[in-house]
Amino acid sequence: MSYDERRVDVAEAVWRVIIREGLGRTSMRAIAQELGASTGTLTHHFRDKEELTLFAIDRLFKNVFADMKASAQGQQGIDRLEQMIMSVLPMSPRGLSGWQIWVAFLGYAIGRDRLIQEHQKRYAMLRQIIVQELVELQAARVIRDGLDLTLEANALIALVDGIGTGVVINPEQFDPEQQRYLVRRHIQTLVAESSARANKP
Amino acid sequence: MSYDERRVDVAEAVWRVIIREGLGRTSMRAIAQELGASTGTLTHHFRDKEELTLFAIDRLFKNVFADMKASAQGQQGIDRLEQMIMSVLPMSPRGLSGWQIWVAFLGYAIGRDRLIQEHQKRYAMLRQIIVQELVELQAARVIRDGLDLTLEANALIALVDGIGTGVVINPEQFDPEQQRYLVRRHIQTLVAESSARANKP
DNA sequence: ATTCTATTACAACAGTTGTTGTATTTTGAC
DNA sequence: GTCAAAATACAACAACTGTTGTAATAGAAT
Repeated sequence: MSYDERRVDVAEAVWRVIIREGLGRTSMRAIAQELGASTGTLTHHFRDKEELTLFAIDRLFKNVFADMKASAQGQQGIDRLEQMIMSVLPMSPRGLSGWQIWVAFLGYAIGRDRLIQEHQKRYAMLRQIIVQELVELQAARVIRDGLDLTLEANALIALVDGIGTGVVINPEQFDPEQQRYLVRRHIQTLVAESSARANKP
Repeated sequence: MSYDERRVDVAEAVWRVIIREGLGRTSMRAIAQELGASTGTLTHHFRDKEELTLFAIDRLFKNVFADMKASAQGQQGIDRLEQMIMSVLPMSPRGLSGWQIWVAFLGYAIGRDRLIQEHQKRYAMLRQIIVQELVELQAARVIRDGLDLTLEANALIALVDGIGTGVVINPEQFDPEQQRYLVRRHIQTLVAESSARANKP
């Protein structure tokens, strides 16, 4: 197993410990135990705990981007945007795990300017991706003119964040059908009048 | 100063430390220093750190309920629901602080079943309040029939949570006008056809 | 003024934390 | 098989944690 692969193993061990024990109790020893190794393995692959933590959250986010990209493949129009949004929603147990880790990191970043800045960068990337999708939908006359696309991208991200945190607090709060319904309804708000009826035959 | 008032002082010191240092670095000694007292004061008013922490988050939530109730006073119809929702949004620096603490606590609860259950109870209360509002609006034929009011209450909470987390990550992401716009647009989705146009003259 | 109680201060405790340094083991190329 | 390098284990460290117990102080009631 290569150096980089081992780092990924460590990151995934971090995720599991966070979900089971919480970030506050995610110590070097706990991570090592979860990995089935010693702390020496951790310090050999990461300079310190901060680097390890940053890597773990970065991996999680890269997975999100990869999922979004994969779910967009071959899709077009409104469906494409819908699929991308829904790919990051907590519809499966695996999706829930990701959100638990995400919420834990977000709370952990409060009071730590360095981590908040990292989150800002990641949300900026996310926003940029969605704005790009909205621009193309607007050019294709699928969604209305006169929309503030940056605001609309932020609103979509907020919708996703809201559903995500809701499910973290109570996993049965939104079932997959309801999540899909809310996303569709929100996106429908943006659709141009002319094509609005064409989309619900 | 009475016993209970002192407990509130302690809770507010906890809030300040959380915002400045993060929940992970909110130790008994840090809280005492922020309060301008010693740890003895803390242990005298609270059995242990858990009770202290629970009290601090409970106070925060009671404030939220009080703000919602106050903002509903004298209001009726759609405006009443709008005001209640907007009263919990991070429109002011004080509102932002509350959301920072809230997000910190939420992340801290991951992996701690006890705290997650507390959050579930609080969200259940919030949902109940909003469902009640929706029931009355529906009875008054202001919002459509055939709506799943529990789902709609959860959706409104999700909207608020999404905006809140967004502002925590980037305080300039949603200015007050945009927050109001998004809330109004969401609520407008629920309004009955007959009164939809009556509301935008 | 005295006495009793509530409040506060402070030191000491056992436990846990991240980090470091030193061994030991494993791996891979020749 | 040899040997150098990478990977791992483990103990020791200083710093910090929540909690406890004891002593000092302040306030109020009589």
